[in-house]
Order: sequence, then C-alpha cells, then structure tokens
Amino acid sequence: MDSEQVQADLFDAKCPSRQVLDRIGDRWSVLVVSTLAEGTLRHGEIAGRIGGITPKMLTQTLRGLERDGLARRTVYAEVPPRVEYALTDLGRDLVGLVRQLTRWAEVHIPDVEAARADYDARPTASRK
Amino acid sequence: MDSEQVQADLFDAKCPSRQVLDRIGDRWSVLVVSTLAEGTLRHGEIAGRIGGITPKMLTQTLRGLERDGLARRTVYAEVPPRVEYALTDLGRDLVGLVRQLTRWAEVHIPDVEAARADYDARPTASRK
DNA sequence: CAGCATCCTAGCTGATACTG
DNA sequence: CAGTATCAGCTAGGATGCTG
Repeated sequence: MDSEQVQADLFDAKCPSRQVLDRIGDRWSVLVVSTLAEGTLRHGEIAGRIGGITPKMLTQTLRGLERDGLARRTVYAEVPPRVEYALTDLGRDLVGLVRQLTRWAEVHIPDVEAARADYDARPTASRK
Repeated sequence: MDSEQVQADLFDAKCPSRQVLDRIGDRWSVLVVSTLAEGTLRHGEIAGRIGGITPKMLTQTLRGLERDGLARRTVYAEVPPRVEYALTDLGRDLVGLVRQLTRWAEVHIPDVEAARADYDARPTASRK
C-alpha cells in the first residue's frame, strides 16, 4: 500500500475513529446518551438530570441523536405537550462504547494528570 | 445524594468520558497517535504520513500529547536539528482505546449513516 | 412543556511568513 | 528541519425571548 492510501485511510472522513469522535466528541451527546441509558425520559427530565444544559443545546443534541438512529423521539398529542426520548438498540450499543471510554479514563486519567502537572512544573520544558 | 451531586458527577470535568473526549476529541490527536503507533518518527515524517496537517497544528498537537505523558520528545543537538517523537507506554495504551473506537465505528457507522439518510429523506420529520 | 429564532462570544483551526 | 508568530474564518456553544 502506498502512502497515498495510508493518507486516505487516516485523513478525511474515512477514518472510522474520526467518525465516532465527530459524533460523540461534542459537549453533550455522551452526557445525554448516558442519561437516557436509565430509561425513557422527557425533555425536562433529561435537562434536570444533566444540569447546566440549555433547552436549545438539549434539543439540538437530541435531534442529532435521533437523526443518527441512536435515540427515538415520541410525541404525544396532548395538552400540555409531552415528548419522550429513549435509546434505540444502536444507542444502547453506544452506551457500551462510552463505558469503555469511561473505564479507560478511570484507569489512566490519573497518569495523564500527573504527567501534566509534572510538565507544567518543569521550568526547562517549552511551556505554553 | 441530591441533585446537585448528580449534576456534579455528570457535568463539569468530573465525568471520565468527558476527559478522554476532551483529550482525543480534537482534529489531530488521534491521527498523530495512530501514526506514532508505527514507531519513532520525526516531525516531518509525521506530517508526511498524515498529510494535510500544518506544521503549527502538528507541533501544537505533539506538545499536548507530550504534556499529557502520551508521547515523548527527544531533541538531538545537531545541525540541522533533529527531533524525534515516540509514544510512551501510556500513549501505546491509548492506541488500544482508539482501536476500540475504530472497531465500534466499523461495525455501527453503516447503521448510523443509514438512519441519517432515512431521517433526511423523511419529509415529515423536523429537518435541520 | 417543548422547542424555535436570534444574536453573540470564544476557541479551534488554518494560511502565511519568518527564525534558530 | 523544526518551530514560532500573526492574522483571519468558522462554528460549537450559550443567553435571551417568543410560540404552539
């Protein structure tokens, strides 16, 4: 395989890890998915559990998840309106990946933070 | 535990998955780490393998990886200057996580794309 | 309650040019 | 060769106010 091929594999939108990161790399997706992991919830319930998310960002995030087949949106024609969100099978599968991320973090983030502190303390290092 | 505590767990910098995503969620870190997985490389060699990355972004990314203890930077006092980069043990471990991301993507991204195409085609859905 | 419209800011990112 | 400095654009993200 030539270098052009390697480049194509790594760069662009072809790189698989890039695709996942583009999907869950934003500020709220992981949080919303994790919250929905506990079951079907309404818009306000999700907001309450997460805390600090604006209605706009929540809706925007949920729309993205719905579009990508990770969450299902159910509207009940009632007054006042009621909208429920739940994970799809695909979404539940994503939870598994998130758990792997979490597990890795719990194990290794301490090392990362130690290295960071060490780096910042070192006067010789090219500091930011 | 009160709702304040739940919020603290999920939000802020405490959520473990958030920490990983903050670290590898940027455009180049995963690419650079994956490239370094093949061995010790010089600045220009990494740039050549990745393609499309500017010197500034590469240096910036490498600095971040070095700071977090994921990569090691070795400067040789020669003329012309030579600087080599290699993964640390921690960095190599991160490669494992990236491979899991990649694996998940390869399996499920097709479903995501199908759902997306379906969603975009549906005229009734609240489209973006 | 759910969520849309609008405005606005901050930070990532990139293009370019220059230095040790 | 490796790295820095500067300028500029894009867009994720947030604040606010209004509607069905």
